[in-house]
Amino acid sequence: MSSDIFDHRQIEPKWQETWKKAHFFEVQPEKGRPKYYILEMFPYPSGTIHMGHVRNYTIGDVMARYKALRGFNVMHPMGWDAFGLPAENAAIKNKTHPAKWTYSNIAYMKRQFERMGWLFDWRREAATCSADYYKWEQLFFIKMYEKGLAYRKLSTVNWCPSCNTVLANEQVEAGRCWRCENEVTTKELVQWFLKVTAYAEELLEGCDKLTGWPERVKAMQKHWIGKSEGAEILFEVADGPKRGTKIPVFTTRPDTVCGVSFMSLAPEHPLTLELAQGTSQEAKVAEFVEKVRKVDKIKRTDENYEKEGVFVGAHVLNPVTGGKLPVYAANFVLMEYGSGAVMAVPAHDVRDHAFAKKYGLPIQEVIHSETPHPSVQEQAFTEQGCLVNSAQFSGLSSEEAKQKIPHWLQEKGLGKPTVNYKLRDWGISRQRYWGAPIPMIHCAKCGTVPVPEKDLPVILPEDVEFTGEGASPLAKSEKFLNVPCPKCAGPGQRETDTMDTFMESSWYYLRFCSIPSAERPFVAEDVKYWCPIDQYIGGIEHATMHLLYFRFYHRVLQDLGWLPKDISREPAEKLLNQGIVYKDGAKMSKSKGNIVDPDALIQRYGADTTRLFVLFAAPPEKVLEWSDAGVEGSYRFLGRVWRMFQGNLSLIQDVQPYSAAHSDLNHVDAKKVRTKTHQTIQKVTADLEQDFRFNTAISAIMELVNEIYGFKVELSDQVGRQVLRESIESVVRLLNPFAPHLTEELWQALGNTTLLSKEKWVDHDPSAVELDVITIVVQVNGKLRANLMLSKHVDKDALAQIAAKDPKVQGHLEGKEIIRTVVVPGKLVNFVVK
RNA sequence: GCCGGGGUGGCGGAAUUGGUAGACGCACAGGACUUAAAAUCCUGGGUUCCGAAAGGGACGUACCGGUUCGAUUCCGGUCCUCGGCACCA
Repeated sequence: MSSDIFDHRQIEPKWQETWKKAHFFEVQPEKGRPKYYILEMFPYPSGTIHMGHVRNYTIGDVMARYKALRGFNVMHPMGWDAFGLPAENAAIKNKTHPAKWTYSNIAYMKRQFERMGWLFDWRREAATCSADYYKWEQLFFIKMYEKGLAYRKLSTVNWCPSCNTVLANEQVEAGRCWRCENEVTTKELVQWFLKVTAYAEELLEGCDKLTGWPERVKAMQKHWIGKSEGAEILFEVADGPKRGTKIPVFTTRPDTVCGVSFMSLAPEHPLTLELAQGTSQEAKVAEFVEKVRKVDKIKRTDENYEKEGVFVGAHVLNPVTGGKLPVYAANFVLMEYGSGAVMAVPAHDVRDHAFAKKYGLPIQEVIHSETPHPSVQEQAFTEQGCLVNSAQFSGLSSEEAKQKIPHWLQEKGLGKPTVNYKLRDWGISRQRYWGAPIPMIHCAKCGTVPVPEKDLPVILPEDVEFTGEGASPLAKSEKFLNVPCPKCAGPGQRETDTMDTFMESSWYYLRFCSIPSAERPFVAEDVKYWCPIDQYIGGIEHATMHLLYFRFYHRVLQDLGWLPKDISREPAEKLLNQGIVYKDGAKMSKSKGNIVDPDALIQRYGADTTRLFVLFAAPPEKVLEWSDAGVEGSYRFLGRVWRMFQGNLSLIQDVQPYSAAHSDLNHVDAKKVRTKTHQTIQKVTADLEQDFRFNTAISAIMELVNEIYGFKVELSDQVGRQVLRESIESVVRLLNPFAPHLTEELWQALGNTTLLSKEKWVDHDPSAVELDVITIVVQVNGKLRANLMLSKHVDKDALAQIAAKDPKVQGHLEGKEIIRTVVVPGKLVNFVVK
């Protein structure tokens, strides 16, 4: 065993087996012991783990192990986000069944998890594609429907006219279908939505209370929710068959209402085609709508994208001035924001200005700038100012008008003050097979009827074909599709849409609180004990979608009575968003061919080296740039620890760690090593307690190892051997969460029969970390001129005097006048000279 | 485009509250060990100028400007780059 190099192939499987037998993290609620629920975002079982997983779960494993060493009752569960598009794509390509593909991936990835030394309470394992899991989701959906939180409306999907099928954004490559390469267009379908907007205000306010969440994530969520105050204003159609219809617009600038010179409608707006019907513009409008359908939304909202529009052949009336305004369909107006209709004020909005210039529409100034500004004919004035040309409102300030105009409109029934959010309701319908069926039945007589609770789960049929063409596979299964209506027993048809997979990931943390069972989604008592999640860890790419949806879902379940009333409204107390793993300057991905295979790393260097490298190479929240040489370095460090240990074993195996007072230690070298040891314990502990600073924690351990290498002890030096034992044992203990296999092995070699991973974390000796002599920096005009080694007891005035006498400093003071002396005790002296 | 990050030696990064810029590691160079190589152990190093050397000067944290005795850190602006943008998860 005292070979020069450690054999991870022998060591790692041995300890993995031992941990398994020790039932690590198989916890239950325990009164009187602090709990710690640590959760990493569960993986999509795509086949094999990738470096993003390695990073994510290593961070989680280290923290779980550390908190366990600190005495917490640690719950560390794992499961599989098992529904989703890739399984279906694989089914289409390889003619396998998504279930078969998914479950075999899960089995393989689970073995990889074990080989990385990640410890979980596998009794809590759940796969979201099992009926035991999605049954509850179907039930939650029905409860939401009954409360009015789930509803149907028309919405747009990507459509491939040649495959006759709906495409996910990912299946659209540069505007073309991934399978047949035909041009993709859009189509309106009736789909299911959840009313996230009903919780917009609460989700927004909640952001400020999430003190354990990164500021950047909260900022993104706030902007995503996008609250803005303004007014809804109604414009009445003035001509044509739709005459008298009131079109609502949302505006944040009701003060500019008198300057409206036209109305812009989203091309997808139902009225766009209706208004044009029967007019000479009808063909042109239809052509324009078709054209815009093919352009993606990001492009359409680009400020530099060419603004285009077409007159729809109808007019509306300005509710304040009564002026007759043309209606345009415009490519920069989106159906999703506000009402899909915009009152255009060219004088005071950049986009409207460009549009008016292009189509020769009037530009009427209604807000006058108090500071010089070019004519609004030349450039839009978008700031606030004083109202002009605004009938009875002229003379008001923008601020006053923003209050008065909406109220005046409200009195006339022509509008109202309102709050608008960018946040849109959550579209959960997917025209796909591999997802949880939406438990609804459509009946010609009774309408849409929920599947009765006793008939849940609505199970995915297995006898379906995956072609990637035509309607969803579920719509092609006669047996699935045709069922009697639960209300009238007449002929009914099942809903064939399945749910967005974010539905599953919105409540899995609750499922994990109890051992999964087909009998209930979770046990409320368990949820009460374990929730909220103390530490949630996952990729930054989830900042606005998953991390907002699960905050919403948690509140909904609480309001529906599934969760105890007296637990937090927030699912997760603290959040860490780890950065992405790069290689050769780009995100690792199969398509770019810059993948590193974790299996090969484990085989060659072992799990401990792999773990150490991903933690050491970068702070967890930042991008990690992959480096094969860096992996080699981590491997070398563990070898160095091994050799340090083996080389000193004969000196330390028969002595106890030093335990007398630090001040009694007279041995100069030993004292230095002991100080370094306790400084390291203090530093590593602080790094783990505060902000997951694994990289600096590992650096500190490396420094200690370097120090121990320089510490030479004779066999006869009993005290020196005790200090050496204390230092080496500290390295082993501190390194344990990072490199658990190797350190268990060393712990055993020290003669211990316990598991190091179940020991207590050590605390530093405060008397050992303090130095008597400290370095004082001397600056002249802020530039470093000398370092002084002084007792920490030297006072301020003495410090300045000693500093001024230093020969190096004097050289820079000569012939100059000291106009100021800044002394920072314990740190520096700065002479300001002229 | 919009929202949110990031930019420090040859490279990954460190500097905890505005106080020694470059810890630790990689790569590189030199030395020890070895018949030799690998491995290992030890040592060195931001750039530039002066000096034989010891040593010393100037510059330096993307760029421009500001605040301050002192700025990688705070403020204003610019450039580059990455993540998200609602059907990948």
